[in-house]
Parts: sequence; C-alpha cells; structure tokens
Amino acid sequence: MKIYEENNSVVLEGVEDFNIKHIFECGQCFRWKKEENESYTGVAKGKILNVEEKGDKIYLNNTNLEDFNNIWHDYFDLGTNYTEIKNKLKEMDEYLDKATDFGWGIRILKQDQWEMLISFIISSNNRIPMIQKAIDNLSKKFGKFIGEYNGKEYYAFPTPQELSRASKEEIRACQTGFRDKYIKSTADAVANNNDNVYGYSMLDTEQCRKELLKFNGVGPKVCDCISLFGMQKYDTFPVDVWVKRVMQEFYVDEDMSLPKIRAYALDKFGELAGFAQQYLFYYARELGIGR
DNA sequence: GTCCAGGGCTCGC
DNA sequence: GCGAGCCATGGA
Repeated sequence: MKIYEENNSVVLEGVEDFNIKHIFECGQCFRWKKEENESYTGVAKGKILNVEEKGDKIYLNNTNLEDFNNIWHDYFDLGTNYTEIKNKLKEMDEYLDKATDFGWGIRILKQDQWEMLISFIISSNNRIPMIQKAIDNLSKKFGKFIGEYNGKEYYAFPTPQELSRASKEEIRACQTGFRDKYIKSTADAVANNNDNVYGYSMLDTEQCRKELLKFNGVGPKVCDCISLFGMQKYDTFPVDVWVKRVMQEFYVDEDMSLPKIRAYALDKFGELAGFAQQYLFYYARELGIGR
C-alpha cells in the first residue's frame, strides 16, 4: 500500500480489503452519510472526513498525513490483516465463505467508546435511520460546532459533560423516544461519578461486559455492540433480529433463545466471533435473509 | 389500526 | 441464572 498526501487529501493506493459501502453500511456506525458522488462524509474524533473510492485508490479528503498517522490509520484498523481473518472464517463453513465474499471490504472501525455507549442505547428497539437522526440531533444540539464541508455544517458528538447538562426533556426532543431516561442516567453516571468508559478497553472481555451492563439501558445486545465497535473486544457476538434470522437460517433451530445463539456463536467462531458477526449481519441485511 | 425495528427491565421460578 | 411478560416510540 502506497500512502501520500496531495491537495488536502491523503491517498491510499492499493489498500487491501477496503470498500467504503461495506464499511459504512454494515451497521457499525451511524454518522457517515453517502454523498451524491457515492463518497461518504462523516465526523469522528472531532474531525470532518470525506472518503472516496476511485479505482484502486482511496481518497481521504479534508485531512493530511499528520492526522492520518495520528487518527485515521487506527480508526480504519489499517494495521490489521483482514485477508487473513477472512481466510480463517472461510475455512469454518460455506456460509461464512459466501458472507466474506459478499462483504469483502468490511473493516471494523475503532470508534469512540463513549459515543458507542450512547449510540447503541439509542439503537435498542429502533431502526437504523431513526438512530442516525437521533444522534445527529443530539450532536447538533449539545455538541461543539466543528466546521463546514461541502456546504454542510458538522458537529462533534457531545462529551459526557455536555450531554449531562441536557434535561431528559431536551434529550427526548432529539427523537430518542423512551430511551431518554436511559441516556440521561448514563450521561450523568459518566459525567458525575467519573465512570471511566475510556478505561474499559483495558479490561478483559468479561470484566468490560460487567461494567457496561451496569448502565441503565444497556442489556446484552447493546453491551456486545459497544464492546465490539468501541472497545476492540472481538470475542463478542451481538445478536439482533438480523443476526438471529441468519443464524436460524444457517446454523441453529428456530426456537433457540438469543442467549443460546450467542453462546453457540462464541463457541463456534471463538476469537473471530465479532468479525463473523459483521460479515453475517451485512450479508443478511443486504439480501433480506429470513424475512 | 397493525406491525416492526440492531431490546431492556422486572418478576417468578 | 433462566424464561416469560411487559414496556416503549415512531414510521411504514
């Protein structure tokens, strides 16, 4: 892979296992929006970035080599060999063989722990477009203005302090619905009790899970998503309706409970369970498997 | 009106 | 530690 800077952009030439549609639409993130030219613009780490694909080149627009080295290299998990991961998954069974071919360019982003905590509380019993809307509203209302890009204004995700200053009613006004009380309670807990969510990455998967489950509005599924997308716990397997469908279609009985599906997958996919989950989720959702 | 979404909480065993 | 009900909002 060749990396160089030109015209306020960083170009990645010949990067393996990288497809922007797969990455941004596999359900792991909520703040990346597709532009008219098929590129994606989003906010992460308090910066606005646009990502564009042209042939075998990936253009990271509105950034420079310094930010690439400090932020984006890690954010896009470019230090991990996804070819190797996919090959191991392919050897497991025919369904993963298909799913990894289908979503060949997926990478699990290393996103902000706190942002994942609140985002996936909002996700509970909700739809993806509604989740995106609520997060946008919260950011616009309580986050810092970062700047403009391509004629649009962008805001950072609010910090724990910024969000805890909001009332339950103000949070609800951002279209969070009945989850308003969960968000308020969690924001207060993190801001006031100094619950150090940024330290949970250092804990092992089980300890991390126990800490996250203490928050109001965080159950098994939400907890697994935060662990996987915010804390690099790859030996987790979030089971939502889509994953339940694809698992029942290919692996287990119709009447198996969610906790048992989770246990089954952890046992079967082991250290790679989180990666398997992403490929299966994207495969199931894009193809409408089980509906 | 009915159904459903990247579920969580509470209770009873 | 489980399973079963109950709870909840907004869009299609």
